[in-house]
Amino acid sequence: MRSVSQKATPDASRRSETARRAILTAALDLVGRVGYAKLTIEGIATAAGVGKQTIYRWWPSKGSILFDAFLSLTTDQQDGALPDTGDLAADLKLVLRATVDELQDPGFDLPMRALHTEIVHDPVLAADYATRLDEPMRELKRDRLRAAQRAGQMSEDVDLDVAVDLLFGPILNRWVQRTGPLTHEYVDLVVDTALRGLKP
Amino acid sequence: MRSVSQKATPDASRRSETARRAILTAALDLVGRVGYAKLTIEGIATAAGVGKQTIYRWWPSKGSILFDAFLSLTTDQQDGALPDTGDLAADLKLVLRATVDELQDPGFDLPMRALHTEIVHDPVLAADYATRLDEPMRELKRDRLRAAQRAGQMSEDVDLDVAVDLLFGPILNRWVQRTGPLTHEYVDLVVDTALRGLKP
Amino acid sequence: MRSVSQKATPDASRRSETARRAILTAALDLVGRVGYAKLTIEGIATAAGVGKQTIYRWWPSKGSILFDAFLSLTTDQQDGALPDTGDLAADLKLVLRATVDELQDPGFDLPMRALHTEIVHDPVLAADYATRLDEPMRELKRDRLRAAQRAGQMSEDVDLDVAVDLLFGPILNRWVQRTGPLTHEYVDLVVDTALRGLKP
Amino acid sequence: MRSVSQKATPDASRRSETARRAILTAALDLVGRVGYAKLTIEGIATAAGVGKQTIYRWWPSKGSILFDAFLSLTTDQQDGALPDTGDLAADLKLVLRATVDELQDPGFDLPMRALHTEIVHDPVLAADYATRLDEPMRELKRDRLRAAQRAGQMSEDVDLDVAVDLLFGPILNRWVQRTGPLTHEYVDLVVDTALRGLKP
DNA sequence: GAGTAATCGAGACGGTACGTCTAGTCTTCCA
DNA sequence: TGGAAGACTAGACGTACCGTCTCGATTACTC
Repeated sequence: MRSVSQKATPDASRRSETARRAILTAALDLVGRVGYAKLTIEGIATAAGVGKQTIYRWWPSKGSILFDAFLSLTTDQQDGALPDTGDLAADLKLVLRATVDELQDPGFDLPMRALHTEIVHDPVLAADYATRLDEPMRELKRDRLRAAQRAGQMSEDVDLDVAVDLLFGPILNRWVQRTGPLTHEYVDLVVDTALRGLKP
Repeated sequence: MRSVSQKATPDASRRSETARRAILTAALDLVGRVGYAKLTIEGIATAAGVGKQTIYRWWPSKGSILFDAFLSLTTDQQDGALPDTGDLAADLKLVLRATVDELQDPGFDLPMRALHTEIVHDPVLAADYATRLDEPMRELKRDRLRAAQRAGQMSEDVDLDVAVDLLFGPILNRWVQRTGPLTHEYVDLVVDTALRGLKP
Repeated sequence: MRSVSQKATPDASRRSETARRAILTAALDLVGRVGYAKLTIEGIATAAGVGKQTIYRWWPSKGSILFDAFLSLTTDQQDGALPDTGDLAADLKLVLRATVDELQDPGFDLPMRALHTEIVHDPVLAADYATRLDEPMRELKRDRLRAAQRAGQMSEDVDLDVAVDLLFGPILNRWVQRTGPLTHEYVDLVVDTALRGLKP
Repeated sequence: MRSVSQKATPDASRRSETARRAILTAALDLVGRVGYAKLTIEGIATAAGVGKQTIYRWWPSKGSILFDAFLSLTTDQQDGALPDTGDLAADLKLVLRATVDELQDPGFDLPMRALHTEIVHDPVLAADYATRLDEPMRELKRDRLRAAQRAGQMSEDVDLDVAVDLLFGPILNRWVQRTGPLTHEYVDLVVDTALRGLKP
């Protein structure tokens, strides 16, 4: 796996994999322990036992470190595909309940919020996020919905991206803005109501 | 209007209204001109022609300044109520189109993103935001939906908060994550699809 | 007793003697407890239970407060005249030993050093010091030496100011620069050697 | 030449000699132009084109900067030894007249007073001053007086330190306290009178 | 294998901003 | 009106990080 974006100069073949991993691990560890606001490059370097220059050589911004760190966190648990038991509502509820559980695990919540902050202000990072993290996940979701369409459980004329947004948008928004509790009940309500609009 | 949170000590009755307004104006102006990342308390103080201590005396964090600044921005344009022409879909599209237009106006987008960032990391501020900004707006939205229920245009058994989330969540989420363009067409699609699920 | 120098405006007849005394006492107390470097007008005002303005109204500088405070410290113990037992050397040793003892008493040493610092940099204060504190003392010293001249114990052609400087200068200088210990032995040596040059 | 005192941590071998010299020069320049009271570390850093941290890294206090600055000022003009023409009085007058001239040159007077102020309040600095500046000079003075003893112009039983204090103490004291003008006549009087006490 | 070129840990550098502290002024209310 | 209280503008304090830089010491390719 390669870093988000990198200067042309350094010869990547010589890159120390040890240092790279130490930096990403330290970044994740620190963002969980001291929080995003107090996460500093200097702190990451020290915690990783690495010179500051080694970080600046390979990453253009704090956000890109977080991105790579996050990437290394999620790619380990690549599911492959969403469950398909034939019961669309049940499958979606399963996935979304797992999502809110994850979002409430501090080890995932804090880095995710940190990355989120960077994305909000950095369009380049946002694009990278969209391409490398969001889009693959979104494709899996669309796949599942496409299957539902083929099974006659979902209207054919629904835009799949809108459908995904309708299902996941409310939950993510509630997570971000903390406008209410992220319970399984809420997930179920959203899925049921949204599906009523998606059914044929 | 009172500030977000304030230390017990200072005597608020002696507070300089001139300084307060200058600070909020300068904060809004600066966040729009230099961006959130380069927004500094020192910069706000200088731009407002105010001593740093005056800021630290009355606001506990940069986020709370932004909050107050944002509050002073929105309370000027209090709508009172959402439009009600009898056509729910049209009314919602009108409101949401206005929302996305606003979210794409740099003078609103940048401060909003800045405030957003603070909210993501500061639960206290998030609670304040929920109470003082989000909830009043949400109440207006619920009112319009309640009227639709009474007019038989919306199912009676729908949770109004879930309905609001279903309509606004996808849009806000796309704004935050920049996962796609915020067009009027997208708004219309979301409204139409969501309403299908909300109809009786 | 009046303050060192004062603005023309305030009507001194209305001045609160209570506040004045509280300020001078607090100044002396604080300079002894926290040291000169950390002596602040604000601190004096708080310790004296007095508004800052009351200080600024009546004293032009921190040095002038110290001066007045010091004045109130020394005028209580006005001796009147130096001892005259007929034995010039013994009398001088007595006075100078008392002086070095005083200079080594923290309650006197610290305020004295503080005042000293102000004098070094403020010619106006230096002049005031010379006139109101140094000169009266110097006059007493000259008196004693004049008596010695009359008694034939000291040469008639010696400049009395030079004589005083010769006797007190070395001791004060050693106190200021801490170039050596201020012992009674040192005092005796200085007196004996200096007197050899002053004798007829 | 090394700085007054330095933290154990920083690696002195990496110290920038350019920055060090710029800081000392700026300190001397500023103390002469704006005076000691308005001499700030921030000002020195700016004038020297140096980061504040570079100053704080190598000097523990403003006084120690002044000390080093002063040291760099005086070591350039190392005399080696006091003049010895055989005429003790004339030689001393020459030296002391030069001293008072120097003390009245603003380029020397102001930094000297500034350093003096720090010494009065900082025993550590005072010790450093005594060892590195005062003692070497004093040794030269003692040398000259020792030569005078060998030449039979000065009593053998006089403590040389007391003799030095008797000659220089009055002058320095008058400089510090401004109790009178520092003229060549005064110098001559002090030398003549003191020498009367020091002769065999 | 020796030479060489780039990365590595380390940390000093010129800067900027932090949050605190004090200066000296101004305003309000009390006695 | 003087005094207690304390908010105000201004700006220095000493600290923390930024991103750049230079320094040997590995370390991995090239010849």
